[in-house]
Amino acid sequence: MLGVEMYPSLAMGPQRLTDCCYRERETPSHLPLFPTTCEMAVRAAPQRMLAPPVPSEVNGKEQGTVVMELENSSLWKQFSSIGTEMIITKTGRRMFPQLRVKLSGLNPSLRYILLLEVIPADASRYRFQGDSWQAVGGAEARLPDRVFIHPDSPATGTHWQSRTISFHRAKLTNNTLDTRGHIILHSLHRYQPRLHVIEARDVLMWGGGRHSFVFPETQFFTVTAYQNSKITELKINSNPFAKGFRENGMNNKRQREARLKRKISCQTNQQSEPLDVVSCDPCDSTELLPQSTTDCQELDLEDLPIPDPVCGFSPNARAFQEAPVAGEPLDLGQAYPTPTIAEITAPIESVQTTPSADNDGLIDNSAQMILPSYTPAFPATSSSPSSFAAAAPPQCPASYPPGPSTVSPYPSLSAASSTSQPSSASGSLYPSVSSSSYPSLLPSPVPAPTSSPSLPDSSYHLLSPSSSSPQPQGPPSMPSYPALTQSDSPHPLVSPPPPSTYPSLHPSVPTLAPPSILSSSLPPSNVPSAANEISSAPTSCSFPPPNHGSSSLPNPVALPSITSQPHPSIINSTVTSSINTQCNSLVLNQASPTSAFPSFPSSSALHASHPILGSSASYALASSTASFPTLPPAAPSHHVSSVPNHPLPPASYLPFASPTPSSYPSSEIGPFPQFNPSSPYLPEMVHHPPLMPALDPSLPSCLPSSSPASNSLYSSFPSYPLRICQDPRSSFAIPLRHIYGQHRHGHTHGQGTYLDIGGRSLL
DNA sequence: TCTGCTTACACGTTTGAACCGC
DNA sequence: AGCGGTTCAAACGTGTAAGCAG
Repeated sequence: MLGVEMYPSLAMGPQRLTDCCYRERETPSHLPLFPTTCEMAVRAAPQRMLAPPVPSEVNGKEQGTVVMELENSSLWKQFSSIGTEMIITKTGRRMFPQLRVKLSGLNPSLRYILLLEVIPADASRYRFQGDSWQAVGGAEARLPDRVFIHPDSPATGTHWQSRTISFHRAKLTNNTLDTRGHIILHSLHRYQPRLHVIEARDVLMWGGGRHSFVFPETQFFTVTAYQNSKITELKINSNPFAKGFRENGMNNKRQREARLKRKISCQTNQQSEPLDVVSCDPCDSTELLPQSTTDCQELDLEDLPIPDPVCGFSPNARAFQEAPVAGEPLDLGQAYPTPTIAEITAPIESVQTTPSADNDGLIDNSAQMILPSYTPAFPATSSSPSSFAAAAPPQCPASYPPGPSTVSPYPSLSAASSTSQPSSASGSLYPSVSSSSYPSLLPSPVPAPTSSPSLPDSSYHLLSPSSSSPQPQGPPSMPSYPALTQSDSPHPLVSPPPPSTYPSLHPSVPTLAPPSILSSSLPPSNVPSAANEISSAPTSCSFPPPNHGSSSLPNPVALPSITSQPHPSIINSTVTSSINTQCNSLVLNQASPTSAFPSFPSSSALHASHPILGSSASYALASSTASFPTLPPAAPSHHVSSVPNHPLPPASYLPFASPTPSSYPSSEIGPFPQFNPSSPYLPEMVHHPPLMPALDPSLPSCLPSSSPASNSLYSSFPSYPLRICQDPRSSFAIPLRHIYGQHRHGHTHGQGTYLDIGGRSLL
């Protein structure tokens, strides 16, 4: 049995408290507080509703892997290099940059539902101090999980693959009582958007294969007011809606000051100095500052397909993927000056405070955008679409280019792309990988904390539940995550590294991890009877059993537990969906530690009923474990050369089974590896620069006491299983209502590839 | 006093209705 | 009547700053 004693991380419970309470309010009174309705539904649903006929299986041939490409990844990376901040307001604020992706590898005839989920990146609360984000304490109670469903959902694979998919209409709010369906987040917390592609034969027939994608560069801090002026400038220069605040806009600082002066002068009947007024005249500023200088294209980003294309607001702008022309270097180098080792390791803070950055000619807008700190991780490769090897066996050494010659920020992927992955539009390509084909690379313990983890930023594989056999074709995916290690801690949220490992919380610390690979495991056919009993009531539905009643995936129960494995190898997530015919509400629940809730029933009860705390079998149903291949202990943190050669791990390392008891047993999205600035940067070592500051080592560890610090070389990225449930209460019906409703805001963008997302307002 | 949040504000963009001509 | 293009205004999105609360 698990308990707080065994897993201190459960102390993070407060995060779940709200969630649970919220669910409690949302669930029928007759239902036990815990597990939630969704959880129970999830457990009960699998056999009947979630039989996911894998496309590949259906077609009798290898379907290939689902690949998601973040189109505006370059823009995201720019923000990430500074420390992306997202404004959240009571009424809801859109995200900028927006999530724009392209999908490939889908079965053209199958229908899919696309979901956007925002999950906590860690269990800390942050504060912006000294030009950097510092963890100042524990995260607040977790808020109700909500997802943004793309209005086109469900749509066929052909539909999704024929256009750019934008989630720009998704709104973030800090209003915990929000009734508009916006994604509720805490201010001053760090979050990670996660996208899900779920097979759905019908709006009500969810299930089947699920693919989850995480783009580390999309991590962001939530704020109610921008903390970092660099972010403000970057947003102003990138967001069309903020044009008014640009140098040549009417709402820029000088104009505002001028207006203020005039106002004051009028109020006081005093004449303002003519020169001041004149100098503040809009015309003056506009003339002095050529329009071009205010455009992102002119701000050292001219070669980047931003801002307009990225923003997707400009009707005249080319689709992002169209922007880069073959042979035409995207020249990210401008945005990301060729980094030197020092630059890479240098804390962003220094960069930000560097006179060159602040006072140079860069200045005018664009200067702020040039952030070398991030460059290393994303070399000019952006120019060439960074394609990530499609699900491929992790054994191809070729995918792990050793030489510095590798231009792609994702070396391994580069190789992969050349071989099996057609180059796609610029952007990060994250192919999905069958979970089975993505076994843990190294059972061995994680390297010493002192060794800086080299993140193989190469290919980002998404583990697909659909395929149980290794992908025959494609570059090896394993090498791409040599240094990535998943904390064995059951609590993915926080695995504070030793101080030596995480000397600084600086955003500049290279910690960028490749998009987490998520493997979703199909619900096991043999669900524990107890679980079924518990969940039977709320999840009863009239849905016909799936074509494939049982998943092809190994039975979770039969699979060996990876609990003891310090190196989670794969992000394994199980998607379960249950449908309540009574309402169309869709609730995305995340596994929550029950022990954290003081009001919870006795721990024993929780353990008995909760998949996480309960039996491994039940856990396997709804939990997903994220894992990245761990770096061999002996291997230098920055050296991953040996990793690529790792043979496929034995089947025993398959992530599916791991009923690892944990507060966040479920899917652990790959940890964001921490980069040790002190470690030498080797050219062959491809790092994802730190998108966000590393966790504060000084903070109390949430890791289970049993977990040695050495195992948590990298701060693990919290991931939760995507649980799509239907809540009996209407208040949570927004998502499905949205689905049923039509795209009120749908429109065809000029490019034709722009998908408009209907609002989630109540219909 | 400090920090963080809310709100009003001004500006620019988006959107769709209205209008016009063919 | 139908279609396509243009115009215009309301709605919406944005960052800022003042004010408020803890």
